[in-house]
Amino acid sequence: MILKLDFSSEIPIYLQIRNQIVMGVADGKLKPGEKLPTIRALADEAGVNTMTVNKAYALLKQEGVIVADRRSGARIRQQEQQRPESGALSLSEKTLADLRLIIAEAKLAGMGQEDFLTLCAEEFAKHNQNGSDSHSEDQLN
Amino acid sequence: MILKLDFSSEIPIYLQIRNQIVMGVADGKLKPGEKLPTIRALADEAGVNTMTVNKAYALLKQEGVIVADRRSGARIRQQEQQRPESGALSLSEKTLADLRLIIAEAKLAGMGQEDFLTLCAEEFAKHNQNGSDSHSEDQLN
Amino acid sequence: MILKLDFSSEIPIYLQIRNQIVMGVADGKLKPGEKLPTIRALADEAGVNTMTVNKAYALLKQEGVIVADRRSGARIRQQEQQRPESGALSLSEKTLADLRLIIAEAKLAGMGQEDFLTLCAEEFAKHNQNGSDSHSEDQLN
Amino acid sequence: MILKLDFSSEIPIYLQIRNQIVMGVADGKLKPGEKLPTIRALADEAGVNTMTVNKAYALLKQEGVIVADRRSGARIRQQEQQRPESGALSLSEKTLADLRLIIAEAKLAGMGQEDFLTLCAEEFAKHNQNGSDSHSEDQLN
DNA sequence: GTGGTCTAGACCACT
DNA sequence: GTGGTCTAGACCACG
Repeated sequence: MILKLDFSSEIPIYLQIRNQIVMGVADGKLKPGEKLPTIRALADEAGVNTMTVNKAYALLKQEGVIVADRRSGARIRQQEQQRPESGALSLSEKTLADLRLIIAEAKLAGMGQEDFLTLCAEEFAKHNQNGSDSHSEDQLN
Repeated sequence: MILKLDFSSEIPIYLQIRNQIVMGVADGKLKPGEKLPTIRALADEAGVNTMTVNKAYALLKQEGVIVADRRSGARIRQQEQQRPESGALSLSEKTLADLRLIIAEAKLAGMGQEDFLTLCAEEFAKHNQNGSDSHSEDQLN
Repeated sequence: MILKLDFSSEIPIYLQIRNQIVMGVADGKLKPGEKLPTIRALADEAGVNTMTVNKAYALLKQEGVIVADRRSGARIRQQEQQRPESGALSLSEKTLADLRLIIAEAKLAGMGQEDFLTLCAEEFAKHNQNGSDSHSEDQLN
Repeated sequence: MILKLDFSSEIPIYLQIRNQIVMGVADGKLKPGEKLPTIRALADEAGVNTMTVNKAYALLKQEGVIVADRRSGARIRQQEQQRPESGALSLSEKTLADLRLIIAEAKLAGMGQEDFLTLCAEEFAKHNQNGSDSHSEDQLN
């Protein structure tokens, strides 16, 4: 789990941490049940305050992405116990609003629907294969 | 030009204004060359301070979405004088990062690539027809 | 005398007019004694208010670039009756400050002294020859 | 960081602040990575409102001259992360236009190309030495 | 009347 | 304590 933080970004650090963990899970770099570093370890490694990491973990817990394991820090939530609020295959209202804004920006940049869908397909597929590291045939397991 | 502002949102008001104008242009509700309300008028209508609208307009101007006509108020930029920084058919690095995050959220919500592309296509097409004139195609339904 | 005005520029229109006349004189496109269009004619041609052109002419008069000819509108000042305030070969304090700022910008852009002087020489020489239109040998007259 | 502001100048205060910081960086008085005073501190010291300093800092940030470190205050940008928009060794279109106007003014003031280049060289070199350390070469005179 | 600028004071999220 | 945001007033240059 290597975090790349931009301290001059407009995005709060705790959100950057949260976002990168979310993307790590989506890309398969972080697998269900996998143990996350402790708050202090991650804070030290990233050079930020423990409060900041704490905030990111709390947010992820509230969103149902991770679970606090009591004995051994936090873990990525197992698939079966999916996120509670997501009834079935839909994005949150906020995420949908974000998507609409991105589509608007794409239109202003001169992109047509074809262009945009191609871009989305590329980005969606980009990190689908690399679940582990060296041997990328996990989908056969 | 009717703005819907959420004063309790985490998104700054000036950004909400900016976003809605961007989406208005993308949807064709605001046409190139069309005159925007004056800062004061919009501020009054929306119940916010002129400085807030001022900031939104300044941002849009900097992004090349609108131009300040100096003699009258602000206008939507004509397409011939396109946005300077956007070379051609690509999203800004920030927008692309936002898109990647949304894709990650979609994956966590259990959406597959098909689901996501369908959603994107729907949203992209949603406001494509209206904007050509005052009487849209909806009345045919 | 064809003016190119940018109504969305941050520079006031009257200043744009003044600047272009100054550059016209410096480039030799406007010669000493040459008659300038009337305020109304220039205003009509440029599509601006007569007040605006009036302001530009007043500024140029005050700076000693043009003289009001009483009978026939304004004319470019003759060389012998040079600008009063410029004692000898120096820029105004304001212009010097502008130059210093430009030099600072050039340094930030990574230019060295050689680069900058080369650029200045190019720009200085650029419009030196074309005093009239077709026959560029005027310096022999 | 001592600012000299002219409150009766036509140049907005926030621009005066921005310009002096740009010139400070160019002259080496402000070094890459150096911490700038906080918005409040600078506002107090200069006797202006925090919003005014805020605007200057926002402009400098947008131009890539400084970065907001999020944890501490603002810092002069390191050279490795150079200004994004400036490809290499060229001035912005606006700065170039300013330079052309200055050259025109110089010609009207009776300066030849030699005179002007000499002046530019002097101004360019003026602050080149100091900035390497606290004790400059002047003490050798 | 327009946008641009500024002030004095305030609140909030982030660290 | 930091920057970011917002308000309610105000003045000014410009056209």
